[in-house]
Amino acid sequence: MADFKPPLEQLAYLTKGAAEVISQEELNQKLANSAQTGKPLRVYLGVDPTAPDLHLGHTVVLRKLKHFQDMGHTAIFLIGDFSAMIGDPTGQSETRPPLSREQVDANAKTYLEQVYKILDREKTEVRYNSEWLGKMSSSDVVRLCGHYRLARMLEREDFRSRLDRNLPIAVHELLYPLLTAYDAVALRSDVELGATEQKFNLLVHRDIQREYGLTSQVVLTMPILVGLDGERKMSKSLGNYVGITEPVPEMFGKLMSISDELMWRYYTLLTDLTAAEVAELKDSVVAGSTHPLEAKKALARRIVADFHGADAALRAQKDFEAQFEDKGVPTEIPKVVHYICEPEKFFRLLVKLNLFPSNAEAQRKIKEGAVYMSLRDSDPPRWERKTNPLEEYNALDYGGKDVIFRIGRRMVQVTFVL
RNA sequence: GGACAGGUGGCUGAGUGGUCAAAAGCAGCAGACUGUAAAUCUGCCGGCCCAUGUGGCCUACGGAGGUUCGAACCCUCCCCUGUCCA
Repeated sequence: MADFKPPLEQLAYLTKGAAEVISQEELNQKLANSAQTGKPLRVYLGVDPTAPDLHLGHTVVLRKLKHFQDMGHTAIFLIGDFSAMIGDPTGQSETRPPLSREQVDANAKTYLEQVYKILDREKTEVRYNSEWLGKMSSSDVVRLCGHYRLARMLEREDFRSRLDRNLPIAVHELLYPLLTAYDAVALRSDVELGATEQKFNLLVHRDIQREYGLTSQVVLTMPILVGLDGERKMSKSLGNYVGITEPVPEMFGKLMSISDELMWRYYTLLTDLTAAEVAELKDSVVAGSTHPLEAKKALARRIVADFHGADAALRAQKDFEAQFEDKGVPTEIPKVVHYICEPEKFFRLLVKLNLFPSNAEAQRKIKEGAVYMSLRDSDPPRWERKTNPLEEYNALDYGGKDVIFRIGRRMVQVTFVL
């Protein structure tokens, strides 16, 4: 078991991209101990199975867990099926409707499927906190509560600001950090990972472990990933996200649209490259020996490869280049079959093809010159700009032929059938 | 329980009787420029119909009624949100 890398080397890899390590010395110490004894560290990440779909933002901390796994430590993926019923009071001060058992189970299942795209399925210890929290008696809970002070609890920013603004705080919300702290006790964890917004909870966990006579875990927090807009945190509701189950071309395209500046943060938080490797690449771009576009393609390819495999990623890049650099048509585009009836107005055709949500929108966009078409056969495509929405479009002329419509970056191949 | 303030398009937010499908900003879509970058600039941004016009119609300013030739705007009731008092 003495196959651990030297603690210092591990430390560099494990703390790459981290927002904060509490504390660095303790982590050092734990790594050194483990290297000496050959005992892997127990590292865990707890999640609430509240939303079923993961996006890249969620993978930041997951990837950090993987890094520990890479270094030979024990990665524990904890599903907070019990604590999800309370809901972490962080974030929106909305009281969450409690999730049903079925919802939690379903979410947990899809979660895990996605999680294994990053973590090694064989080496991951999956736990549910209902295992121990579900068994606690009232007196256990009272005892647990006795280990913490209200004043400390109220130091938490969310509670404080709600108190200041006269917003309600339900008493059970106070229980969330305490119950999840018991997870750390039950797991006898050496390290817990979390996003920066989890810091308060993670610190409570440390305290409670000590109260139960254990050595406090090290807390390692990761920054919140900025979304595609480069400003706000990545979130589904803001629409600036990349879902990890998204289709390959979608994913690749979205990643290519980020700003150059943002690219470095993504390199740090979304790849396994070491800090030194990222710095080297950045220097090379700054020095002009690597084109930023190439660096970005490499980034997109790496990330896509993590979720869809290297081959798919390479194809995505090829398609991307064909489409945007050579103004061509990617090999994979949506295809539609359209049955020809009477000749009809051009805009109506496009609405029928689902290229526009309404007649009004279709007419507007056509007038704006947003619509191009080309025969599939011509290579390279000869794009013809269609600007008259009222033109009688006689699809009969295209019977049996494939036509491609392009609006912005969307493309659809239409087969006209008599 | 009481006293105020407020609820407007995806969001923020102007509008207090006709000229309002509703200012402005953000987001979004498209175009130019590019490296599908970013930034910038331009246009669009409820729907349907007629076919191209300062065109017709429908839906829309929390909900339901009412006043009026005419209501986002005035009145009544209701619902919701916030502030203060108890």
